[in-house]
Amino acid sequence: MNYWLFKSEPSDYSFNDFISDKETCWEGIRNYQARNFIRDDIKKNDKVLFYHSNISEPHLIGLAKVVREAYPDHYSWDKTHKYYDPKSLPENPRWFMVDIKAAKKLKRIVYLKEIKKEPKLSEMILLNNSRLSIQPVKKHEWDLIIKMSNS
DNA sequence: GCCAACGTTGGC
DNA sequence: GCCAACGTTGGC
Repeated sequence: MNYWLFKSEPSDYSFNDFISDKETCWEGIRNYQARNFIRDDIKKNDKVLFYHSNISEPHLIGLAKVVREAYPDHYSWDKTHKYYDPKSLPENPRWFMVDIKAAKKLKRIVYLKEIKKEPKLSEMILLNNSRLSIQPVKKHEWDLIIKMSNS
């Protein structure tokens, strides 16, 4: 089983929105590195940390679980949709998505500034490639973040 | 709102 | 295949 971090801007889709939906498809990924993780590496039952980005105090807020592996992002075929991409065709889809199910809120929010202070987390992609919206998390990083959220 | 970092596009 | 121009992300 693998661990992941998914970013979302809360003004677009917050963890509370996710909780009320219970389950969601993660559409709109239009970056090849993130696409490759979705298409090739994210597996059913993998665990996901839900991150709120592009706000004054970015933070991790909740947990989720992968419930459906990669399938084509059909929004990329919908001319009326903001995620439309004329280069993605049903017979040769360019973009993919997975479904995730909300698990629970962290007992305590873990802020980016706390993660930055923790030497053991200094190699997280979150700190080193701030633009990647889907990223793998190492088990020791995951465990420490969970521990931080419980203290 | 600014802007650095980075990815993508397209002319050559 | 290079690289300048442009667009986007996301911390601050």
